[in-house]
Amino acid sequence: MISMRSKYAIKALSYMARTRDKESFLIAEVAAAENIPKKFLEAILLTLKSQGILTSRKGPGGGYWLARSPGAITLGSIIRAFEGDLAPVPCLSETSSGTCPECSDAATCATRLAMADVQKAVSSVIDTVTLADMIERSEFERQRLSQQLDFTI
Amino acid sequence: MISMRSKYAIKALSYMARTRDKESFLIAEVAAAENIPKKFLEAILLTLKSQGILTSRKGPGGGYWLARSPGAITLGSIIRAFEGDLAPVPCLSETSSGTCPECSDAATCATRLAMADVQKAVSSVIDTVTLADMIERSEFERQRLSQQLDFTI
DNA sequence: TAAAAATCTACAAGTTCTATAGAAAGCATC
DNA sequence: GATGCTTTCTATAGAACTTGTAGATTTTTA
Repeated sequence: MISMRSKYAIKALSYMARTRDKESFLIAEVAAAENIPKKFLEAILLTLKSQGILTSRKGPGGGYWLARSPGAITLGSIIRAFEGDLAPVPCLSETSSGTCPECSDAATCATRLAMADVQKAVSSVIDTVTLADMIERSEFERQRLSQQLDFTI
Repeated sequence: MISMRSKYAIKALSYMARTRDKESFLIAEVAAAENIPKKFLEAILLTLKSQGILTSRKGPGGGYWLARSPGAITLGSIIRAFEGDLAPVPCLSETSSGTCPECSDAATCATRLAMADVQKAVSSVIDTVTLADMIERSEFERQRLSQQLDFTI
């Protein structure tokens, strides 16, 4: 399960990516548009900024905007900003200790060997799909369903 | 991250699968052999029993044993016994509510569409590999490393 | 200087995870 | 049928994490 943080982040970034005519976005605006608790979104956008996904400026006329194009922002970079490196076991994590306290031999650990495959499988999906891909797919799905609806009616 | 529960479960089951000469195993024995808190392991084995992975008998001469052969126990069935159905978002879960409270249209939700791919990628790994596969791979790795060590020395 | 907007610090309720303690129930053997 | 072995059940407790909220502070523009 990814956290609400990650989901809110994806929604906020999708909103910004979809609304290309605007130069910058207020926290309050994004919060209202995507139905995200404003104070919670504050912290989320701050994290996204620290990860180089968003840029911001204070003061009147300020706000947040995408630091890169939607096609250059992977789903993985968003999720990892909040979930860490998504290691299924500590010994597969680069950021943390890197060892499982209960494990005597990581090199031959059956769990670790199998989980490494899981980690790779997840990465191969989330590091490939971009914000632009996700929006395009959602839009495609929306049109497909509305056409289906037309035929049904 | 999978929980300690899942890791302990895998260790306990691996121990039983590796030790084929024994008919049944005491909780205390498995706990000592794999360095798992005994009282914690109690609850874990109980869960594995409820999932049809273990069988047990009380009283003298009793204990736990594998309900199926190691080749017929998938890693997925073990992990799911403790982590639920591993849905990356609530709307992809079969067991729980099945809806994300913050989502207005699940059918076209960009997050859901992408996460469904993640879920499928994870499942394709963990539902394929069995306890027997894991043990074999670990053993293979152990021998490979010991050979490497021979050459080094 | 005043207003706008992001940023920082602190906190709080709820949930989950890891584990422990002690009692109860079922089984085999003497 | 008593005794001891072993699983099973119930209750609890601390720690960590998640999801928010509140209020003060800093930066920027006009």
